[in-house]
Amino acid sequence: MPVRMKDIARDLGISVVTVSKVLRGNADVGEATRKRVLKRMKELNYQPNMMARGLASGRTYTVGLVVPDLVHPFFAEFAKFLGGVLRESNRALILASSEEDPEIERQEIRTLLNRGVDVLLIASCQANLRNFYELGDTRTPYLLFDRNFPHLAAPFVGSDDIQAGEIATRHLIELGRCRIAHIGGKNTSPSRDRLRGFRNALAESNLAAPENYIILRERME
Amino acid sequence: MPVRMKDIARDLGISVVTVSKVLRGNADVGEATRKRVLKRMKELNYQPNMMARGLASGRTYTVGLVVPDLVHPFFAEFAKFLGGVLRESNRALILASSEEDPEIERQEIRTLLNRGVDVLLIASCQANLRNFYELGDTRTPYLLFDRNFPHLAAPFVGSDDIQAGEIATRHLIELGRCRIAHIGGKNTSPSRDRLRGFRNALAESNLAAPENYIILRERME
DNA sequence: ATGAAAGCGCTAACAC
DNA sequence: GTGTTAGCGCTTTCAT
Repeated sequence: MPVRMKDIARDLGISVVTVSKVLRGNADVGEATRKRVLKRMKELNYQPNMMARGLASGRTYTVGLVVPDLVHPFFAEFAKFLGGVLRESNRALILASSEEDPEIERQEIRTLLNRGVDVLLIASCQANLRNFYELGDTRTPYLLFDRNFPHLAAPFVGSDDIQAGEIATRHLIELGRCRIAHIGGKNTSPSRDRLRGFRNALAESNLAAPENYIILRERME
Repeated sequence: MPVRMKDIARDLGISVVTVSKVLRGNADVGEATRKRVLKRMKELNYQPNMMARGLASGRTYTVGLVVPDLVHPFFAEFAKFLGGVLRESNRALILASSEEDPEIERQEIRTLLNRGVDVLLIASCQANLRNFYELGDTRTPYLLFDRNFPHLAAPFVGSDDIQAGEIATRHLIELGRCRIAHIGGKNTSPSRDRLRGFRNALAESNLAAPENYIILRERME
């Protein structure tokens, strides 16, 4: 049986509220009481029930992260790093992988919302905006990363892939190459933007970009 | 504002209990009522609040997984697969990485327990048993995988690494090699067992295993 | 077949 | 500084 605040309160002859205040570092508790509570918590190895806390307060100290592929080192590293940062601020990371499948992505987003994460980070595998409008949850803030939807008014964190494409292509042009090909990826914002950068750079130098020099894994709309 | 059972019950003029029963597939609900409830749930896109459910029922339909390294393809693949299986049975996976650090492992285990996972799967980075005795949580079942503690009476799933070591070594012996070295890993059960298999196989064939042919990343106890 | 009552462990608003 | 009251959204038990 796990220890509850009630147990500590009973042992010390004080109210549950005071115990709760001590736990949360609330200022209006007497120094003596605070000490006694902390001592008893240690003795009993008290661990707060996060579900109860979440239900009562509406906050869970939890961040949800949805990535398209956990096995991809980019996302795995990202998750690892984020997990570390959150751990240091006493928050937990709940990780979900969409396996590059929009339907799974939808389910995972749902799951995380139902679990009450405080905020959601998503590297979406969607080509359109469906999943976000469908969230139907207006209280949980979310943040896009790596993959953007330009028309969606959501915060985004990621690289400037247009510039990345331009830089790489310009580099080849400066080396004197004039038949430059582009091997692209799926229909996601990084892929699209890099292709656009590629085209920009070629255009700058009045070079042609023959369509058969552009290989894509998926049709870009 | 998310939709609650209360909203559905009010709309239909029935009680919250009945709505709850329908959601959980409880048999004792009239067919007509069930249909109405399901219809309304769809219309309102009802999503159960898992924290409330967990608090009331003691079950969360959640499995916790602690791995030593998320970036390692073995664990990433494992997590991915497990996540898929669980998703199909309407359960969620909460993933945590210990970064091969026993202290972080302890924290992550705590976090998962406090969040009320129904069961815990652990590939421990510990060399001893401390973390498990310290769990102090007797209600949550746990399962070790990949890395075992032979003296701990906990269920374990993983390969027979002694045999793996034997097979590899025997193979080299059969090829006629007689100076065989072992490059081992950290002080974890797979590393220890493979080394033991290596020694077994050499002994079988009366071959020596000079200590300077055995390279280890950590001292084995 | 349906619902009333009680409670899960905790927090928030306000009283004292 | 401390406690009281109320409630988070759901499940459980037990009437009816």
